[in-house]
Amino acid sequence: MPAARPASVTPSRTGSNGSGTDKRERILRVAEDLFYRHGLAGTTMDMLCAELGVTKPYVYYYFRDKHEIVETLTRRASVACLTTMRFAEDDPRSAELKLAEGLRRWVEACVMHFRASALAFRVTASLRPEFRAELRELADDFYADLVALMEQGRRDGRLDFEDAAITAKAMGGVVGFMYTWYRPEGRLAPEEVVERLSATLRRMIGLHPKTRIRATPRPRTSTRRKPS
Amino acid sequence: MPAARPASVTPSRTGSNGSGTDKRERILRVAEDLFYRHGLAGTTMDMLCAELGVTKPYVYYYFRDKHEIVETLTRRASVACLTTMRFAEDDPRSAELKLAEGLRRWVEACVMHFRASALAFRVTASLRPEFRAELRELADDFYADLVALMEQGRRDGRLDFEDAAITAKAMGGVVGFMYTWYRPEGRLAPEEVVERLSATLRRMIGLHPKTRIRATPRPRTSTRRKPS
DNA sequence: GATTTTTTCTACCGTTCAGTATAATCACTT
DNA sequence: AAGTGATTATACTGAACGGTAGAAAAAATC
Repeated sequence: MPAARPASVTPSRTGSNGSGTDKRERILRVAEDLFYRHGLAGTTMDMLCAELGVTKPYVYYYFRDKHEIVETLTRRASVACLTTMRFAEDDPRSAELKLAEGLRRWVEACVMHFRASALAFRVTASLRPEFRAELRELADDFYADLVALMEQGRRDGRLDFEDAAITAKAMGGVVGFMYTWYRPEGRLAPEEVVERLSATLRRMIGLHPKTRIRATPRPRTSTRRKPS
Repeated sequence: MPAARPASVTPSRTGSNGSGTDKRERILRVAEDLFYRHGLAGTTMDMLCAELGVTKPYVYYYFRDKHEIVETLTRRASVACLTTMRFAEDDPRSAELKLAEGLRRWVEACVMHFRASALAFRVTASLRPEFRAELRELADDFYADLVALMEQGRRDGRLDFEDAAITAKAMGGVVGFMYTWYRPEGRLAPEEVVERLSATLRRMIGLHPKTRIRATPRPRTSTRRKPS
């Protein structure tokens, strides 16, 4: 009877050094990098262990299987990127302003999680159906929110674009595809990239520079995201 | 000493039925579909054989290994999509007009090859380094052509955008990401999608609808693409 | 119609790799 | 200092899967 794996809820700090959560996180960090560099199929558990300087049972103590690692990474990044268009129901700002902020948050999240984002887009075909459905729903909700804001902004006479659904998908491509060219050590600093990409997105919906908001606006309400 | 595999140059028509090239093409077609649906790692050679109704040596008679199939598919789609911004040196049209045509061709090619395009973007990490370099060069050349046209158009005072490189990558995202949402049997007919996406791209560089060109312009010169 | 060449099959191999059985060790409690 | 649970290692296993040897069958050639 092997000991129960530590639940994600504070697995009672481990013995040696660093809490169990720390070790889990370290495994995830290293795995994310390896998956990004060699692909999922190209990364064996042995490689992961070697890179970590541990043996397999160490990893399998913290994760049930390779899949759980992939899912954790993928879910985390997906949630971070695809909940950026949620606003409190009582947020009094205009659709236009919310969109400007949401777009920036979206780009920011995608830049931050570009490695896991690469993973997510590359492995879809080999994910468990239920998990794929979960991601699918997340994405669908995101696009629904995005399209709703876009259309509200257009009704307000502040935005200009043709087909909302297609334009939304096109914007999705702009940020979703970033992992193919963005490199943290590249020509532009991350903030620069965020700034320019956000500007590109705004232009795509006719939200022009003059309307540009502050980089990190202080929301009137304390809640920045819908609770659930 | 096994018989030499038929070269791609007319493998001297086979015996049974259909030329060797036909059979090769059929294998490629079926493989493309399977790879698209199940991913590269998720598609075993046995699955491919089952789907084709043949046995493994059949496939291995026409292809050295799984990799050769992947490379053939990937190269074909990449070339189709990434040579769309080439124009004859003596093409007298304005950068603006060339761009409009090039963008449309680009979107068209990507819609047509969306399955293989999905493959290409997903498997990069597991490709032979030399082949990856080959694709890389193709893409670099493409973006160089695209950026050059964009900047010429801007100098002509006909276009408007901020950072050319970033904008080009953003446009790449729009079309490159299509494989994640485009489905031939979807809401919009393929031509509709091409039309709307092209429009989106044009808008991204300030090439506005009033400037829209004919769907398939008759070029003055007969050569549509650079010879080599 | 015999011979050669091309095409396809049956049956198998060798490797890689995710995952595990089992036990040793460590840190802390009592 | 003995016990208890958490943690890490050694050394396997089992199976999937890419690929192949060698022969049979089918066409083509002479």
